[in-house]
Amino acid sequence: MTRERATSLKDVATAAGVSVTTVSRLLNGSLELPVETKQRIETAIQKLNYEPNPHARRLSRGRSDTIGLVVPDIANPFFATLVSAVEGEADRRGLALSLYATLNRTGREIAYLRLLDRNHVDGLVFVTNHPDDGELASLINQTGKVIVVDEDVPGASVPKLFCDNELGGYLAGKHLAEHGHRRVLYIGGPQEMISTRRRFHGLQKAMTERATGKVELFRYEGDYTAEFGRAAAKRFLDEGMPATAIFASSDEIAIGLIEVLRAQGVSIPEGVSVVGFDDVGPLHLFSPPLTAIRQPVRAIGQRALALLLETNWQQPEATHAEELLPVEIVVRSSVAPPSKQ
Amino acid sequence: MTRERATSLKDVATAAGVSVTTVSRLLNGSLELPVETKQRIETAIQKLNYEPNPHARRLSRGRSDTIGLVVPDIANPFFATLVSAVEGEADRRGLALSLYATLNRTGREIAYLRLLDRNHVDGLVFVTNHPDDGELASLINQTGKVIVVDEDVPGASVPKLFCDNELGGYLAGKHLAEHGHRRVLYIGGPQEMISTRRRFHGLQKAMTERATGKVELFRYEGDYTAEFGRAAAKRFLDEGMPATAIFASSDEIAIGLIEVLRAQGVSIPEGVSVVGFDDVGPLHLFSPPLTAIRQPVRAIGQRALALLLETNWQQPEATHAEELLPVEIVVRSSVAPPSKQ
DNA sequence: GGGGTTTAGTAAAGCGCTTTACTAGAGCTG
DNA sequence: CAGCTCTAGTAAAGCGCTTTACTAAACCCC
Repeated sequence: MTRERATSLKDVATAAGVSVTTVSRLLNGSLELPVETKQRIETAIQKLNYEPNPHARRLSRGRSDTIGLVVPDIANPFFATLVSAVEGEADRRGLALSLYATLNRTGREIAYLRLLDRNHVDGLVFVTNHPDDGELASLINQTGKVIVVDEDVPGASVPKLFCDNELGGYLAGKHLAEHGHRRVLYIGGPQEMISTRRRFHGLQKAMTERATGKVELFRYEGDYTAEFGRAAAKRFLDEGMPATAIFASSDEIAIGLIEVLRAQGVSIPEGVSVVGFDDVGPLHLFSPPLTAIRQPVRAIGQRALALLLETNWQQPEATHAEELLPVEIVVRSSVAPPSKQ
Repeated sequence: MTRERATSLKDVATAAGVSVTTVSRLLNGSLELPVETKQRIETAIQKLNYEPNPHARRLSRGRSDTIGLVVPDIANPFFATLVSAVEGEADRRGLALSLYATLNRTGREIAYLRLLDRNHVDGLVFVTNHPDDGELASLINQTGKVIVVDEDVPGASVPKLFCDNELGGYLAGKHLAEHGHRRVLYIGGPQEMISTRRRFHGLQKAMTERATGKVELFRYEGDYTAEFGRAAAKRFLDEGMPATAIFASSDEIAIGLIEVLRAQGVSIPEGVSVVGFDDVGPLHLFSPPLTAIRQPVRAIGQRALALLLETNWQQPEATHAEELLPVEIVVRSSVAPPSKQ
């Protein structure tokens, strides 16, 4: 329990009767040694239970072998799964992970971006989910070694990785159109956000292409939260349920929405059909099991790390790519043909 | 984008025409300076956009201002919420958080514990959820500065923080007894684990005290996973549904259980009543909304960090206490009186 | 047996900061 | 004006490691 001074390279060197350099170079593989000496050193390491001091090593090497992950909120299952995937991939590659939650406060995002400057971390996987006034983008550009994930930061010239939001919207729209819906409510995130715009665009495209009769699309936009889902549901009811189907663009929105609809006695899918987005929670156990667009969350996390490590940061054009990962629709029981009325 | 050498203390010192010591001491508040000099230094810092190099600082100070959090699986909503709470509390206190997922591999847990040795982190919040053969406990004891959370590591002489598992079991049992159940199945985690034993004990106590008629308790024990929940459900059905109520000791178990029961056409609560444990997922939207024991997950995370920082680590180990945080029962619609049959 | 090559290492600088111990000079006091 | 105190700093060691450049000794070859 008492923490005596930890054993250092020097202790090992002394114990093995060699110089610090020798041990260090052996450990780093930049020195061949006769087995006998090697063994002596290794024995000393064992006996003294030596482990290199990471701070000294980082200072000396000028890198931290740590990557940073900035997310809006870790408790949100979508981000939690993303964190899990990034952590797993980082560990697999021998990197540590520093985790930062912004809770959508701009000050935080900026502070965390600055970490990179001081090689606190070697790179950053950055997830935001609110609009940027340009400050973030310019900071990202002058910082480098950032991958923007899940939601765009317009103007940032770094690699970006999103799910195929438009495809998601399209799949939802297609599914609804095929069930005969033509009046659909879209409940999206903040309207400046590219994710919500693309999802709506996909929905619109599918409905236009596939629905029979005059297509009517309604659009409520707020946050990707259960709270906004509840508010949207109330508004929908207040407005006399103008649509026969709802496309909720996050699990949280869907949760809030369903809470209120259920409380108000609107049954799903008889009263109104619902399609969700994300599909990371246990939507299959909901009442009814919820049809949703599934994001490849783990794949996004893994790919983000790969991008961070494999991008050639010297090469300007390499840093402008936007990569989309496909989504799929998971059909359950929350969509039915609109009731005649 | 190009990363020129970051500005160091020396650059600031030169720019301000003072020595490195002066700047350092000013920054650390161990030196009073005339406003004029102070301003000169501060201007230089601004202009050069200086930020201290964390690795140098840590090396020099001998501490990292970082705490480590080891959890079995980040994607699990329970742990995700815990991570979120610990991160928030760490940030509030100006500490960084390093996150490690063990995925229940013993080697990993041990490797992460060793991080502490090298003052990689200043302290560790440690969550495991599988039995220990004593190796972990002894490593924890020789490491110090560890808080064991959520699940016990028997033999570890460090502060421990759990939810009141026995109370949880008791509340579940009481609720079931009050609805007239006397034959109850307990689906728990690994039987060596203290959490599952205490929950069962609480259940038993409540049933014995409160149920009318002969109490029959069944006990399946496996992992806290949806998979085990499914297996347990199958076994329950295979054995001809010997109980009228089930107490599932994690959200995941409950999810797996409900999946199978529902697929087999057993309705809840008519066919069988169910009480869950944890209540971090959207159980209120399940079909039916699930009655569950709620863990104070965020409070656990916050308290864990407080314990880590406020414990007097000099004091003899034996005095480290075990602390319990209360749980509550959230009554929804998955419990009904047993059907006459 | 002189020169080259290989083997088996090592010395020392440097990473960027903190911290302890110290000092030059100004101002004050009796 | 000698001696003291106070102000405004500074020099230098040290944290523990990496890395570059170097060397002493042994070996080999003609």
